[in-house]
Amino acid sequence: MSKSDFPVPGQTLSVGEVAKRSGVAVSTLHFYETKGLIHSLRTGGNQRRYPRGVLRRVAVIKVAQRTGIPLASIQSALAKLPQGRAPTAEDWAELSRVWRSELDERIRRLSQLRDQLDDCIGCGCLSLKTCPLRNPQDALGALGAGPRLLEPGAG
Amino acid sequence: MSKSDFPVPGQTLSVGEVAKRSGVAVSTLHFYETKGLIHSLRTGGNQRRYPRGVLRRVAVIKVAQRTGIPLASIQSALAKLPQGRAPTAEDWAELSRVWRSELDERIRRLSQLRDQLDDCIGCGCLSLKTCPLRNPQDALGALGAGPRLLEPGAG
DNA sequence: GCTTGACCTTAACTATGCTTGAGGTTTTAC
DNA sequence: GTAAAACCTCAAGCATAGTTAAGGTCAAGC
Repeated sequence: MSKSDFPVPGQTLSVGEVAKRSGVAVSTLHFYETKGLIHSLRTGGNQRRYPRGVLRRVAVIKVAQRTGIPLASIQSALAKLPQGRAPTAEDWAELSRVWRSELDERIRRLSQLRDQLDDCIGCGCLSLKTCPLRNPQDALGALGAGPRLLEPGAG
Repeated sequence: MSKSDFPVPGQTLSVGEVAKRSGVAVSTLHFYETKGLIHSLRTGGNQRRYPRGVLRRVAVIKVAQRTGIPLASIQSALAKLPQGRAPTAEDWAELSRVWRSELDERIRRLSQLRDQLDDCIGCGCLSLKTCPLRNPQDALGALGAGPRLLEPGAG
């Protein structure tokens, strides 16, 4: 018995194979693993072997990222998938529904910002006290682009 | 003549005053200055004094940031404002127009992503080769959220 | 049986957008 | 005229999302 056939070869993927098929770099897969986004088995020689399901998982991660969701949130969402069995189409659809509504919210806020920017183009009022863009408290809130974009209580 | 009245007091603002009025931290103003987003005069004692226009400038920076534009881009946009005179309302409106169209583009891409996510909710197909979300080459492109979200030529 | 390519780990580096701390100076207020 | 508040610079630190490099091991082809 060779050392390496513990995680059944042919049914599992090496990190290089996953990288090629999923389009993400090997280093990224390592990184995702340290963040708990994906998991692997190891061969006797300590090499990673992934179940095929990892491809869908990586695909889902990339889609979620494109919607603007940070990796940490993606991780906790994925952690809520049923343990012990491979996720079903409905499991993924459920996740998609949650993310879809977050995406909706992002789009809503950006559209609001756009409309107000429209109003301001005419008047150049960008720094006047009355300009809605200057007073983001009303309905806009932070857009989550970075650590604390705007002071909550800056009077 | 005291050392400090070189940049006319009452007509200029200290960094603390700008912080209070604009709602951004003093450290942030320092940071913006190192990045060339704002500029200051110095008193004889080496303290910053800002022309009042800095308030509008900071306001504009914050608005631009909320639309998702990185500071470096904001800097180069601001650098194109006419030198030698204070920017007019039309100058700011011109900037707003440019940013408005970038914001438009962002919204367009996110909406497209949302629609496709809708399609996928029904089928749970997120990792199938035929799923549009898996093949972002078509019309979606990178969303600029981070360094290289997707491999351009990953076959 | 040995060379080469793929893999391993750990640490450090990139970029963005700031904040925090240390150690020292200036201004302001009394 | 002195104490406190505000300011200064420079360096390091934090968070996010990775990449790159160094130094070594594993596996596969010939």
